[in-house]
Amino acid sequence: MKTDFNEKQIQILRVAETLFAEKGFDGTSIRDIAKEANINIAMVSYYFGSKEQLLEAIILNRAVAIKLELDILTLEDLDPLQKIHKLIELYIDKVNSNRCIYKIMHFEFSSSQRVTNLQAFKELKLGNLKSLETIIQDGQDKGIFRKNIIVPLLTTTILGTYFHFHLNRNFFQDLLNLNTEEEYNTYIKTTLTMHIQQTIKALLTYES
Amino acid sequence: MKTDFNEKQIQILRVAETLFAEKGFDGTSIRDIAKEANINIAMVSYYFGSKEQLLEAIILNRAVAIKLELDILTLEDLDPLQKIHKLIELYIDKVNSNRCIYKIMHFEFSSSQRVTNLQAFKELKLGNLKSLETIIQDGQDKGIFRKNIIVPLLTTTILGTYFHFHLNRNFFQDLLNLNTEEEYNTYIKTTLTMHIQQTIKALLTYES
Amino acid sequence: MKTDFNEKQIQILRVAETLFAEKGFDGTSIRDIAKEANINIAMVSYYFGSKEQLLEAIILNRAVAIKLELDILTLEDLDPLQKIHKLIELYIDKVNSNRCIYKIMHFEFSSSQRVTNLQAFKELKLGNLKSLETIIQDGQDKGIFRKNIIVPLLTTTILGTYFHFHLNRNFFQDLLNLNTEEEYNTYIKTTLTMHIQQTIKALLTYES
Amino acid sequence: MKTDFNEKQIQILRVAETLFAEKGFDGTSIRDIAKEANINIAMVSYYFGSKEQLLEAIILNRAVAIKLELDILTLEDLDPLQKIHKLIELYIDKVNSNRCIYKIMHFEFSSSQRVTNLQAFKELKLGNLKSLETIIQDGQDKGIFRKNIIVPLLTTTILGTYFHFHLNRNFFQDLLNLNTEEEYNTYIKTTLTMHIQQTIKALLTYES
DNA sequence: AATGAATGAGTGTTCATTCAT
DNA sequence: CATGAATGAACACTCATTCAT
Repeated sequence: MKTDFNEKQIQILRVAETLFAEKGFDGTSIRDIAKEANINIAMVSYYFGSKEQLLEAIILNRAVAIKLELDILTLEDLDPLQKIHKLIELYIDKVNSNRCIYKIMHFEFSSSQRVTNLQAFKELKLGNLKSLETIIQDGQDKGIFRKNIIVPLLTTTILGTYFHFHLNRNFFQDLLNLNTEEEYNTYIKTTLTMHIQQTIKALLTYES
Repeated sequence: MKTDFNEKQIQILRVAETLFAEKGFDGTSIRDIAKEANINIAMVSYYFGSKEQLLEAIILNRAVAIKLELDILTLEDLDPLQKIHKLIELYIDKVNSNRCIYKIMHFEFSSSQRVTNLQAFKELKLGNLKSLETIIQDGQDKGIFRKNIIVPLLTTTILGTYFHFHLNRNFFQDLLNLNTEEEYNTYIKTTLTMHIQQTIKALLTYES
Repeated sequence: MKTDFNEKQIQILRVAETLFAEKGFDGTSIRDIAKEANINIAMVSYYFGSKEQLLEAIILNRAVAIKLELDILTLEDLDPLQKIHKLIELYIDKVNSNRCIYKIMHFEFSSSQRVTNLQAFKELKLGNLKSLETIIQDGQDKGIFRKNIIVPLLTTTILGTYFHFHLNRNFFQDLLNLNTEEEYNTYIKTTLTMHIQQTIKALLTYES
Repeated sequence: MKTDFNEKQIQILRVAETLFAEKGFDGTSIRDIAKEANINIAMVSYYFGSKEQLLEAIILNRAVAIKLELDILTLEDLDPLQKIHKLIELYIDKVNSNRCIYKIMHFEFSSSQRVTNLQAFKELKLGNLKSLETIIQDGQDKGIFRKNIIVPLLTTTILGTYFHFHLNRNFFQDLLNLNTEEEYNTYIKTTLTMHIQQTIKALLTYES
């Protein structure tokens, strides 16, 4: 597994990531990438073997970004609820900062078509799940969180809310008057994040 | 605007809908559709004009399925919370029953690429929003729901949770041991729906 | 050889003739003809057998128009030069009135591609040649015309001048300020016809 | 504007020129060209962008051939009539040597269909007209040519005679027993050219 | 007698990839 | 090591024609 890329390779990865996120894998041609990245058409196949392998390389290159570092967080001296809030903030911020790669992963790997590196994606999800589970367990032990929490559905709600918002970006920018990229990002970092935190907090602590 | 299709046209629409949902619009060729639907390649252009227009026809054909009928619901003699629960159940059931078309609409219209019928999609979302707003307002007036609810983010959480779950279907089927289509559907109709209902209820009624 | 066409057939022939003249045989599709003539696409094949046979039918339908009636002319009591002048006038007028069919014949039968009915076309040319030869011979016998006239090249000059003018119609309309269809036709009937008459007269009577 | 073509590109240009002249632009498929030129079907689009652009390239490549150099001629120390004779000879020889491209230009640009490079074609015609006008004027000033010459119709007769002869090549080869390409070309260079020269001379000097 | 439905062959073009240099 | 040239396969689409009714 190669991890050190030269300047041109990084340039290709960067451009391809953007285009794949924008127009999808099938909607993006190697010519599009080559033109945008100002490199020869043959370079993609030469460097990465194939278009499919380029996609893999993009994922691998972003592996670090994808790996949500929750390990440190769990060790921090915070109460479970604060940890959850912190975690959500970190999740959303991380995913939002790496929109492209996450969008690609959702678009291209949700279908049974693209099988490549599904395993890595799965392990990532499992890891995240594990981290969250630990915090939840801790909160339950301390009597702060209620029982009967289905942790996988928690992450689903957290990420689902973010992704659905971003997938309907145009709609929401229009509706909520978020006219610039900055305003949009600020809304995610403040209002949307708070909404998710509030939602999860309510769900975890609510007595039915 | 044509709405009556013959048997073969319906066959094409059905196959194309499945394939578009599975492999995306760009990832599906007219040849794929023709082969799967056992029709001549020329038929798609013959019947629908073009591949793009076929997509439009799919949307239009499913227009009824897409239009979530919430009007009657709001008139029913239920308290606001019951209405919300009913609404979520109806939402999820409807969307889940028409997965393909919803997946297509999310995938193909989220990118700025595909512009067709975006307006119809937008109006649908606005309509849904309005219905929900009415119920929330009612609940707030009755003192059941708390103030400061951002309705658009509510629907985002509802649908986002469902879509993220379905988008990661393989992962969750594995994780939750949902080995058949039936088990998967049952899980959505029971556990997932309940999770979402619980989440929204907590969010609406929780006193921070 | 069918010669009696019904109303719809005539409609097709008329439209096809115009379109073939305008956009060429290969540049015109049966769909174009069907749309313009407001008939079913199958009608062309049904009535005429094939697109190629439609072309034949067009030629045959115009057979009368194509056959330049010079027989009567040669019998008229005119001196050879007057006869030539009359003949040129008649030639140009006839050809100009049936531009479409002549343009088609020139375009489609000049290439070795389209062999159909070449014979009919050839006989027509031979007939015209013969008529002219008779008049020339008469003029030479009477000492009015000079010897050493190559009759085939005479007709070539007569028709070639007209066709080259009409083929470059746009250019000449611009150059000579012939802004309407009428002005263009008038120019052909007067100035162009006179130019050709003068040319042929000079050639026939000029003593080198 | 590219002017330097490699061997394969020239091969394509050559073959396409012949086929376009033979069967027309619409009647010639890229596959025809590829087969004849022994190149891959994709090469045409690869080298020239499109079929239409290939046509443009053909025109551009023959630009030199199309530009009839008459400037030097007008400066030569000849009397006007000799100049005209020389000019006709040069015209016919040039056009005949580049039959294909001239036929293409006449066929494809006479219809309103093909608009490309019409301007260049028009300017060429205007240039030729100007050159001829200068000579005619000179001859009129010297009292050799008669007044009332419509120069545009002169060129029409010159080129029209040639084109009509060539368009009916098969007919004339049969009629005049010109069994080989060589015999045909010789006839054009001698008899046909002389006929045109004689015609124009008669027209210019004839006293009615 | 007339036609809507249907089709296989063909259209120009773009695709990801290969290869000689 | 890097790349311009080249290619076969596939693309969406249109063609003239056929055929059941």
